[in-house]
Amino acid sequence: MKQKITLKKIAKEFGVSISTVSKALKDSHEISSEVKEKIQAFAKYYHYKPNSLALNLRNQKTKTIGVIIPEIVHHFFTKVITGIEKLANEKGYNVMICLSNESYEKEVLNLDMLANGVVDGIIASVAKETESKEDYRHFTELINNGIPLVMFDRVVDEIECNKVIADDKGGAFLATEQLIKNGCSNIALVTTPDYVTVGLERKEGYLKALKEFQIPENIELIVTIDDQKSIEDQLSFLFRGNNIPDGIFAVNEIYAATVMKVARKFGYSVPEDVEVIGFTDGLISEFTSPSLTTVAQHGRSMGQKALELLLDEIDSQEAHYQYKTNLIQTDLKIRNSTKKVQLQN
Amino acid sequence: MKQKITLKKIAKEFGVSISTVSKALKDSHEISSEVKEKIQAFAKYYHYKPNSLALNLRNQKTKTIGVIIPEIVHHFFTKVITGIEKLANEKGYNVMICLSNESYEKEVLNLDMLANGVVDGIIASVAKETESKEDYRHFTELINNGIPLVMFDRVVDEIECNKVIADDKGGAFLATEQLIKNGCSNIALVTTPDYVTVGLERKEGYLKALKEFQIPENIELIVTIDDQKSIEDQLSFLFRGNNIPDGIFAVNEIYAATVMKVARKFGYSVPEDVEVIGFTDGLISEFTSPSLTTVAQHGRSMGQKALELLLDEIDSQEAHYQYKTNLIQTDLKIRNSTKKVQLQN
DNA sequence: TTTTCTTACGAAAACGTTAGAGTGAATTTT
DNA sequence: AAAATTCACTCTAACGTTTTCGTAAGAAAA
Repeated sequence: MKQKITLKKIAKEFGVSISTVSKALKDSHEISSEVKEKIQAFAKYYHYKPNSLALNLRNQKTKTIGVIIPEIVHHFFTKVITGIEKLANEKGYNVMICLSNESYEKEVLNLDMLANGVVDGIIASVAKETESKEDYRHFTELINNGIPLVMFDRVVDEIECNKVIADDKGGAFLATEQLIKNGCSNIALVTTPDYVTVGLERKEGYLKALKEFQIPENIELIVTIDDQKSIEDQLSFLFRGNNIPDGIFAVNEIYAATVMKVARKFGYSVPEDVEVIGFTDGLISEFTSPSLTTVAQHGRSMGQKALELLLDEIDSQEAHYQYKTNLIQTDLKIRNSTKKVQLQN
Repeated sequence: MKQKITLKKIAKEFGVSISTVSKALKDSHEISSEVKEKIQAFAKYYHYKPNSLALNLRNQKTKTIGVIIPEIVHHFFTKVITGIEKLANEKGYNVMICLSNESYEKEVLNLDMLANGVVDGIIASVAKETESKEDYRHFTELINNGIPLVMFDRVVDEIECNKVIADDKGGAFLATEQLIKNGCSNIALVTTPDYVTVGLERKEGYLKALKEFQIPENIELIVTIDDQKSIEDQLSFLFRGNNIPDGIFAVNEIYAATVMKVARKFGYSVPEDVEVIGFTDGLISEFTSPSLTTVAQHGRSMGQKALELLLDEIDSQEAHYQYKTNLIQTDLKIRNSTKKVQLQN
């Protein structure tokens, strides 16, 4: 194993001081060109690179940013990461990814670890468990410690920091509106428990659309999925009564894809009998049959924007930095789970 | 912004030396219990945590491992990461993820960056571009610098290091064999260019099965996909001639899902007219219709095994460490894109 | 009483780097 | 010739921690 080359070793080699070497490599005018040249040549030959750990310690920064996400096996989050990573690389930052696995405890642990000087700032989307516990002290403490934080997608109102969210309500409205304009009047919603903020937002968008088009809301058409149990079973009852929905809006891809599966099982065809719209950036939508009309979330843009805000805060010298909340537009990606109706606008 | 609390500050508070504080917090017997108690109480109250950067520098290790993957928007890789991350957390390691985006240059950059003391070891899957260039000097240099490296999935034979690979050939054999036993005799292969090692392995498994069952191989049934062009277009010709395949084995999920889409477009139904098997751990397979029979790769196990090997090497003191190559078994996950034939074994 | 041994702490080096302050010698200015 | 300036370096502190070594004071042993 080749020993790492350091300033000290180079200094010894030439019988000069460490600072001379350091300055020579920085092309300082304090050093004679003769000495500079030989030192630089030597350093180049041995691939000298300043030790990052030493620089981190000295500069009190790591040029690394931490990302905490609930799940990585999730297309939306990987899209966000792609956005973060790309910009980070351009700006010379590394990305450290931590998974909370939707667990409060692990989120706290991750935050704790990252806060300890490992990263210059953090981008996070909060775990479902944390949302249900409503305990956000770990985030507050982070901010008190002066570590820049940007929340994305699943954000919490009580925390003051930069935020990036998708226009969940708007997207849900768009989807529901589309179903209505396509002629649906008995529109079901498949959603998450209310503590999942994005689910709640999307439900509100759905309700808003119903109201605007004067369709009475019907509790029986709102299915709240418990992820612990079989999704298919929970969806079955939608197709059992004598009031089968003609349109279904699902707040994520899995729910939407599953709903189509169940509909087919009950002998209904999509989109002829039931139209379905999902909410996602996911891959599945393209490959279901029929392919799934969805509300696109633009995960990459979210990631990129989140990092922009973070770097903005990191670089900011202002005593009273003004936090921003950035809304990423969502829009409909029409595929084949909805009818191709000529809309007269 | 609350100032970070350090040993120095605690020392000042009590008018003792830094070393006393350090020792007190470590419960050293050299310090009187009286002093220890008050220092510990104080430290606890102010949430003292040793600064990671300083520890990194002093210990010459970071308790962080780097992972370089070609793509994160890819279910297989996220599974691997999940496996790595879980074990890493148990062992007190952090995970730093870098994306090469299949680019040689970015892979070199990432490696360079990680090599500089940022991580204690690296787990990598090589970029397609690197595979096609066959230039692996950046990996060699890494090893020369004494940084433990584990390659997974897309590994390179020339590099001596720990490796974890899926039994690609075996899995492909299994898939092809299944098709044959189901009665297919005109079996197509949809694969990547040969420089993608895993693609090549899978092709070999396919060929081996054909040979073993004495089915002549037919060049016309082997489609090599160029990812730059439309996948659908490249697959169309399979269904145009008068020699339509009755079985198709695709080396990944997207190809398999697309093949089904194209088959349907040409009026063939799966699995009645054509049976299809993919190779993946992906999510899509469950939601296509019919759902896709696949060769499961066990990404999580790969990730976990890769980290095990890495930690093994990191912890190893031996001058001549013996590298291992670990083969992760693959197996068939039968869904509905293949016929349910009663096999008489 | 002198020597040895504990006890309880402090000093210093080390990890690798940077940057400001210092220094002796040569050169220029007055 | 004395004073000031420039040159080309070196020294030192600092980032925060750990750990080995040193040492003063008091206790125990001789």
